[in-house]
Amino acid sequence: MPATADGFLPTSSYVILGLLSFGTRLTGYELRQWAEGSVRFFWASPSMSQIYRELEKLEAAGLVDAVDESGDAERARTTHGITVAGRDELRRWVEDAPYEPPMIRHPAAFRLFCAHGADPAKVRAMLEEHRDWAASLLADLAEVEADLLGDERFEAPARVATWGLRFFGAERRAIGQAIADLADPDPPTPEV
Amino acid sequence: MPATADGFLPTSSYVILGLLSFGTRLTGYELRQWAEGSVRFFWASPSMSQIYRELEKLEAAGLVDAVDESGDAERARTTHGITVAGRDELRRWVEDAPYEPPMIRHPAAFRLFCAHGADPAKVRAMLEEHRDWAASLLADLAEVEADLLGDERFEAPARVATWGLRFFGAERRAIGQAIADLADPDPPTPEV
DNA sequence: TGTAGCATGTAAGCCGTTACATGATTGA
DNA sequence: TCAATCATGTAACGGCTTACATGCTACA
Repeated sequence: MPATADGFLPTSSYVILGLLSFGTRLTGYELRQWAEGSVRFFWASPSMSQIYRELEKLEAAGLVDAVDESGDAERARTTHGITVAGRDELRRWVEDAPYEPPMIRHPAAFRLFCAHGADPAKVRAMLEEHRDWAASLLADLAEVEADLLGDERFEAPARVATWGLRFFGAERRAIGQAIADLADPDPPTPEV
Repeated sequence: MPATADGFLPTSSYVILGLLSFGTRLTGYELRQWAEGSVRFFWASPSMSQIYRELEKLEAAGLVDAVDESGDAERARTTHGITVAGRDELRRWVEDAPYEPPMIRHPAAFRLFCAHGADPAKVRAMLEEHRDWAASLLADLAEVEADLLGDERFEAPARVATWGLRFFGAERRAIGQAIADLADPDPPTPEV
């Protein structure tokens, strides 16, 4: 059953299990939406086709169950829930998986890294676009946090949202400073 | 030549071109080391085999050249440099590539997200391991920044290092607060 | 003498994406 | 009636990793 060498499933599997662990039965489509509204802030939310394949695999392993809820309607609708074995596997991962550092792919930072010789105006525009992205993400995340706070069921996700707000808040501030530093000639602002 | 739909190469190609753009001729092995010492802070530094395949591809496209510097020695040694076409392609990417947001894979945050029902002591230990990782990364990055500052050739990378120090500094602080919040019962600290 | 580092590759395979394909339902 | 959304998949492919394989060189 375990796919990877360390005896745990690929993390994408735990993304599905994690979302289902809050108790609501979900279709593949809904899983995608839930992922977009939460997981995407600290994990790439998987594509639809990825989700369906993951669900099949997890069901075959007995970690997830599937129920056809199409009813009379023509429209197909299969909801998925987490099984006891699924909960056990998720908890095992949360508690005992070997630590893995975050992996960041930051095109904007890397483009700045290569910016010598490039048109400063274009570099600046790129950074501004990134700052806007960060601002919009922060707004989304603040909304998510507001929804989570207060509901005891969502205590853990709320902690992550709070963490994310600090994290991305710092990113927005840092990128603002980087843009300012670009404008001023030499002196990179001190204060770390 | 362009591999992806938007007319640009995959970002890994620009990682190689970016490192070579500072002017030093490098072997595949050395490219790996340079990547570990700089790019890895904001991009997954590619594996050796990836680097060699990338170099082959870039050479075939005329963006990189290769010179056998084995000399008399038995030991194979091929250095690579960036061509004029390579510089043009890199600058084109820095200036005109469509904006892409950062992609973060943050296992620690995601495990906290799923932490309801898990042993709090184990969750805490996991977060502490993450905090230590962040601290050690910060130390490495501070060293890198110190090396870069002062050399005009490395102005752009120095800006990124400064940015990274702010960014990861915030991460370390945020994780410290998350750990503290776990200890205190309910009240998630305010101040965003 | 032997271990760590230098140096280069091949093969297999997973993970995940995009593109393609299909059709029902809801609301403007 | 038309578009957006709901809902589910298949096929092909690209990118990147791990594991495997090889051998030299410097140093302790």
